Amino acid sequence: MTVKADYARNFVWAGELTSSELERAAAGIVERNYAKGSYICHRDDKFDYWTGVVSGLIKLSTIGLTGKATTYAGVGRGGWFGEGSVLKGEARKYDIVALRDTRLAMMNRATFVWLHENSIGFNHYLLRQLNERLGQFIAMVEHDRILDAKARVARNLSWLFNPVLYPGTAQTIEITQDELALLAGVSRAVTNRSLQELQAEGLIVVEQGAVSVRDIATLTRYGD
DNA sequence: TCATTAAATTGTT
DNA sequence: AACAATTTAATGA
Repeated sequence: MTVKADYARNFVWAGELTSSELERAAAGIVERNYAKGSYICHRDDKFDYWTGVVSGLIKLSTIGLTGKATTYAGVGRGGWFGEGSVLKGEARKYDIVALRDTRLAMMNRATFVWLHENSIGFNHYLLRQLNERLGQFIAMVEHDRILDAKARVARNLSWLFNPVLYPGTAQTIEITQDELALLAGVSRAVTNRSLQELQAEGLIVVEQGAVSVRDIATLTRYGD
């Protein structure tokens, strides 16, 4: 199979590009593997790539002066991030950490800017992504102070299921409770209990090494 | 294909 | 953090 077809199958935005645009995009992408637990980029690093998750799982987070970690978002297979930093040419404002062995696709800045300036389909995707992410951040700011552990778990789960950002994602995502605990910033025990309660409420179905979502809408607004 | 073992994950304290 | 129970993966007969 060609690299082009590979991207078209795995990445939503690739499906919105013309054939020649996709060819140009593929030429500007390199892939790289990261081991579980390793840092892909530290805060304030210059990391001039628009980055997608080919396989694995990562989180975007910062560690405050008190040592408490705040996760901004988890990104699973098919998710892309960093458009803000690339567009503005800024250093990253967060750490990027691989929660499990992860393969990333990294598009260089020149290619990203070219797509932004030339591809209508690409901009449609970008706009959707920015809008959706804005909604997530607003919800996070709005509720951060009162979110209990269960709501944090629910919210982090909903990120990974977002049907707008990851339309290809099935109803089931492969994530262990251990990984979800790292994302939500709570203990594994609390994650386990939260998942059982969410399951009892009919929002999800807990499986071995995976979670199925039955009610994404309620899950996203959990804690409201 | 089945049985055994190792490793991973879950549920509980 | 530690422990037991359960599930999955890997191996080889």
